[in-house]
Amino acid sequence: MDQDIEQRQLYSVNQLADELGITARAIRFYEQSGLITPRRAGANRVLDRRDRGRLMLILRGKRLGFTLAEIREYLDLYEGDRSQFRQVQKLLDLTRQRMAELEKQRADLEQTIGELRSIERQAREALEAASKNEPS
Amino acid sequence: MDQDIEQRQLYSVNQLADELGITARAIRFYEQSGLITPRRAGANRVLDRRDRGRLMLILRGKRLGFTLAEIREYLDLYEGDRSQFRQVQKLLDLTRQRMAELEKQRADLEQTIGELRSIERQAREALEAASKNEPS
DNA sequence: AAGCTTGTTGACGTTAACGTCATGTCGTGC
DNA sequence: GCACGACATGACGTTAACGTCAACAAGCTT
Repeated sequence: MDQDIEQRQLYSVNQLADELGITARAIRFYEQSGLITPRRAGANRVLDRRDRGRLMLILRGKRLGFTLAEIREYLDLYEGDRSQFRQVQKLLDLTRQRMAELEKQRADLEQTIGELRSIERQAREALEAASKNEPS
Repeated sequence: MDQDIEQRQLYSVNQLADELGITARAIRFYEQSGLITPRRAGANRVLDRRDRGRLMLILRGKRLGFTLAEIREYLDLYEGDRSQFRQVQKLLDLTRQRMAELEKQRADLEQTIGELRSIERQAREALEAASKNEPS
C-alpha cells in the first residue's frame, strides 16, 4: 500500500548520521531525549523518512539557537492532537509565542547583517585605496 | 571636554545588569572572558556608555546563537586596527564568513516562521469552526 | 561602634549536549 | 567456528556559560 511505497527508504543510525552530518551518538541521544522514536529490527534502530524529517527539523532548530527541550515543544506542534479544544488553544499559544521570538530574532539578524555589510564596505574601500597608493 | 559630556553616564555592575536584564555575575564573567574592560573606582567596577554598548552587542550575539568566543571575534571587528593590510584582509574575511552564516540562518528563520504561520492559521480555523458548531 | 548595603574575589556546583571509552551482541564471509 | 564489522548499552568525561556560596572590604547610617 501507500505506506509501503512512501516509507520504503530505511536507514541505519550511521547511514543517516552521515547523510545529515552528525554522529550516531547524537541520534541515539535525540531518541533518549524523546525527540524521535525510531523502530527496531531486533536491537538495531531502523530509521525511516519520518525520522529523517524530524531530525532535519531538529538540526534547523539548533541552528536557530533553540535548546532540545524547546525543539521538542516545536515538534509537538506538528503532531499534537488537533481535535480537542484545549489542545488547539495551547497549540495556538505556543505557536504565537514562538513566532514572536523568531521575529525578534529576525530583527536582530537584519540589523547585524546590515552592520556587517557596512564593515565589509569600509574594509573593501580601505583595501582599494591602499592598492591605488601602493601599486605593487 | 566632549568625552566628559559623552561619558557622564556611569553604572555599577548591578545597575547595568538590572537595566539589561542580566546578572552582575554575568557581567563579571564577560569581563573575565575579555569581552569588556570596565574601569575601576578602587575595587569597584565602573561601567560607562561604551561598556553598555558592548554588552548590548554581546546580548544580541547570544540571541543569534553565537558563543562568547565568536562574539569576541565579532566585537574585535569593530575595533580592530584598520590601518594595516593584513588586519583589514582578515577583517574582510571574517565579516564575509559571518555574513554567510547569518544569511543561512535567515533562510532557516523565514522557513520556520512560514511554517508556524501555517500552523497558526490551521489552529485558528479549527477553533472558529468549533465555535460555529457549538455556540455555547 | 554596629549594622546594613553593595560591592569584591575565589572556589565549587550545575545544565545541556553530546564525545569517548569499555564491553557485549549479532549476522556474515571465509 | 571464528574473525570482523556494525550495532547496542552503560558509564564517565567535557565544554560553555553562568549560578551559588563563603568570606571579606568599603561606605553610609543610626
